[in-house]
Amino acid sequence: MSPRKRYWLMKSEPTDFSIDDLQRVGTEPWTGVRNYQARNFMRDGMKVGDGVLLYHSNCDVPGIYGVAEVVSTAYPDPSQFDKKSKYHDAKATREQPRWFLVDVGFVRKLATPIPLDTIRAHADALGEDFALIRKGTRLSVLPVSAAQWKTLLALP
DNA sequence: GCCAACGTTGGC
DNA sequence: GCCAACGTTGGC
Repeated sequence: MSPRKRYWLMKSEPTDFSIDDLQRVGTEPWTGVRNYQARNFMRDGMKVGDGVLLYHSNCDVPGIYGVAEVVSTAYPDPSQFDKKSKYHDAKATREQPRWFLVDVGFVRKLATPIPLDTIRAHADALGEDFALIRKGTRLSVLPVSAAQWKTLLALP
């Protein structure tokens, strides 16, 4: 009996990596997360098959643009060892990696994206534990409950 | 491009 | 362990 499927929301800037990019490549190693809380969610919380909402920030209409899924367990983010990468971390070693990632697989693009405005307008239904719209939270990887997942994807 | 809010770093 | 300085996020 496998553990219950979990749900997540992951952010990207579409100029950096968009839902269209994910559709094109199919699977993408989610490189570059450099926040410990976000790392812990990937490393300790994610299982193959978990659902992912792909959120785009820093764009005309911030919001959820697609659905993806976790397709690997967590492993060390190779970019932390790459001196030429902007994600290089001098304090990380292969023996003691600091940053982890998972591979994310394309599921579908939303016919109608869910703008942040709409999400905010339904804050009551989503509850106070929804980190995306909690004041001051900037996590790029955050948990979504099954109820929140259902609510979000049913938003008008 | 601005800036509020937060996380991280490093001197002490 | 405090906290100022700095860097980043991300909406606007």
